[in-house]
Amino acid sequence: MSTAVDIAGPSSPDQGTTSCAKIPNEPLRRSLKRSSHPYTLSQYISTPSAPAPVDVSSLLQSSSALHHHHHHHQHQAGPPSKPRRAPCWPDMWESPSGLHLAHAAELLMRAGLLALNPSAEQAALVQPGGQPEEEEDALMGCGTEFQPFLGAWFPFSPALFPLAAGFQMGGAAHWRSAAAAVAAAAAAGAGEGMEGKRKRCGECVPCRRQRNCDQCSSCRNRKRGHQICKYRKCEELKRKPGGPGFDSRVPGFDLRGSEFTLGLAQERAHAALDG
DNA sequence: TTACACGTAGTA
DNA sequence: TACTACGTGTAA
Ligand SMILES: [Zn+2]
Ligand SMILES: [Zn+2]
Repeated sequence: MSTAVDIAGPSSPDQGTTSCAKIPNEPLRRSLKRSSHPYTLSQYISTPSAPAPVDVSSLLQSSSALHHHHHHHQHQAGPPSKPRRAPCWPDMWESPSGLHLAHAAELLMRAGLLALNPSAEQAALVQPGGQPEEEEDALMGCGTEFQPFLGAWFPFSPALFPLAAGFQMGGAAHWRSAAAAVAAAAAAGAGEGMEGKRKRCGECVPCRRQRNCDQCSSCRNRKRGHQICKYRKCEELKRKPGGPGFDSRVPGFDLRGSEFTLGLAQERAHAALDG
């Protein structure tokens, strides 16, 4: 008998889904709603999977193709501006503003593993190939980047687990990226508010993703959006300078990899040595 | 709040 | 030079 939970949420859209039982569409308790999270728990659970295997790409195609679009002019004359698209399931599994579901699950489960067996945490961090991984889009066939725990993801909702938000950050990478930006600005003789661009930390979970999901809004809109895949957007860069907690952090949980297990860190080291 | 868009810094 | 993607603005 398979005791594994069948509700397997994908860690990202590029993974297959398994089927699960439909769950009555019951509204989320108001006390749990937390701000304006657009989806109910049952939506989280029922949406990514369907009774029959569903072709994701066709699903996505139809979602944009079927909608009769009242075209809005985007202060832009010639080129056809894309009709604004309603969020679809990848967006549901990974809300850009909140703690990502898959990450939340991963972090929570790692935290559990860490408490039970510290060495398991190490194992969880090791890539199957064991390589320090090529940094940029080396299209290697590394299918799964986040291994499911006991074969299944749990549909943790950030709305239901606000505590998980405390797990996501830690460390001082933002010090580096922000400080580097300031230093660059200073070197360029810039005043306040003229900092250079920050750089991704290269250490957080999104930074360590190797491939674009090709399904999030950033991926779909890459040509004109010029944004990195949402699944790869650095956690540090998501925090705005001057935002709450930018200079502080939640102590205790630094789940990121070590400096030298990561490509960008090595790249930095080389750059530093090179001068 | 997110989706979409643009300019351009930073890099190779 | 081409390319990626940060910062920002705007619309919904
Ligand atoms: Zn993406
Ligand atoms: Zn990062």
